[in-house]
Amino acid sequence: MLQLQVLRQNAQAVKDRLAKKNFRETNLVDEIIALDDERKKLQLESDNTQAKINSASKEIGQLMAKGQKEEANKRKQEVAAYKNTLQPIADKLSETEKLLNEKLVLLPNLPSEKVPAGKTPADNVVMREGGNKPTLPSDAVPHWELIKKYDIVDFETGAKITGSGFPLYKGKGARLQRALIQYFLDYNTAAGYTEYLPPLMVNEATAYGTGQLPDKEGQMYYMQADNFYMIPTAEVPVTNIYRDEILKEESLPVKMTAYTPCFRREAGSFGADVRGLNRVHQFDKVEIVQLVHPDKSYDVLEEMVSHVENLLNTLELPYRILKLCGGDMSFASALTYDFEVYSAAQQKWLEVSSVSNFETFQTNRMKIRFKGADGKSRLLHSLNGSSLALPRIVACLLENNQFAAGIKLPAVLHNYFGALSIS
RNA sequence: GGAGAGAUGGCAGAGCGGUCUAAUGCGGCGGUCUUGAAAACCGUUGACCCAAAAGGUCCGGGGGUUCGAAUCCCUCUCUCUCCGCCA
Repeated sequence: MLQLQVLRQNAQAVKDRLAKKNFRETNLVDEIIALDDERKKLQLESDNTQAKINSASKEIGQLMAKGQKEEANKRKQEVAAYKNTLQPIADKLSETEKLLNEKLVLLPNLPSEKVPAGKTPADNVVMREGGNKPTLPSDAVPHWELIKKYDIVDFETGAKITGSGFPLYKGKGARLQRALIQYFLDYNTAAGYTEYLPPLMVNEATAYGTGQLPDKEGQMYYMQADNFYMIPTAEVPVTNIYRDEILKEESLPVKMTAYTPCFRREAGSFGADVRGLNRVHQFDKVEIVQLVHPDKSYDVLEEMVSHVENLLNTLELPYRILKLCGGDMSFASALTYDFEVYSAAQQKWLEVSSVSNFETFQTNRMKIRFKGADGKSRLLHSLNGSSLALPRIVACLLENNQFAAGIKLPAVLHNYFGALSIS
């Protein structure tokens, strides 16, 4: 959620930046400012009336103590009159506040200066590539055939148990998931991230905090009986750890990592792009989240990018890093880098991580603040990224490292997996 | 699931209808003393709305009673104790 004061300070600049994100309803900005003016006016009226009620009530107490009942009764009538005028003001005030909030949450975050212009994924800017694309044998096959050959993921049985898009990992496939999770968490904690294992279902307030509600309701699985949502990413419960808190400046930066399964309904997705592990309803992911001083967030963003990049390097996978253009960025982000790995048999780039700076967009909703040296509270900046999402990493590992007798695994996984290869 | 108790400032904890602008203790910050520190003593110490002042709001959330609510009533959420069930 954008800060009102930012809109008020320079409405035109806000509109220009929203346009960069392909956001067309810029008249919302003016509507919001008008509503805020209205709100202030009503607030003042309400405060003044309330002040009169308060002082009259105090007098009544004093008059009663002195036994001056008649005078007290006169005051009571005055208060009753004030309350009659207060009621409609208070109603209008809360109505205005509600409307203001409803409109405010419709505005996406402002893209940072560094965001390239553009409308579609084709306009994203490739920052750099790393790793080597392998030369595959002529009989190389995509991962959905490899998983059958080695019997490590069973989609049919997953569909029997739950439904399509719920993979059942088996034997070495299950072991590989565990090895990757363990390795990623070790890698993150070695870099100073504190490990968490959060709840996998969240309440409404939490889903609202990171921006899944009110808009993206349909993307989450919903438990009607208890009004809980299955998390689409660990970002949701982990960032909410500090909701409504004011941190001490010396406790910054807050660095957190968590492994969780992620649940996504992704209604309407089908076709070749979703074959095999490319897109599923339940998948494993290790996430990193940071809460940092506003002056440092863009340095931290770069630091997180190289953190993820180094992790991909150790997996010996070919990758590229994209800076997303305005039109392809998420609603909440101010600047996003996507990581893609090259899946050699599909001859496709697959997104495995997205690292973003949200600036104050999330922390404003969640009221995550810190107290500066001047004693004033300010909003922190929040950032997060995948480190990493598993299914597409697995797809890529399988496809790129296939040879006649099996799948070679990168050295860094040997101990975690307990073998050099899958056969 | 059943019965009971509770939710107050960073923490502990008093207040149970009108100087609550919330006692007191701890912690934090500043000072006196000290070479420095500790101890002792003195002072200070939350958040939010408003450009600011004035003013207002906030004692788990929401609603109500009352001229007036931290205090009384209803409701929801959460915590604790006991019982039941359970990996």
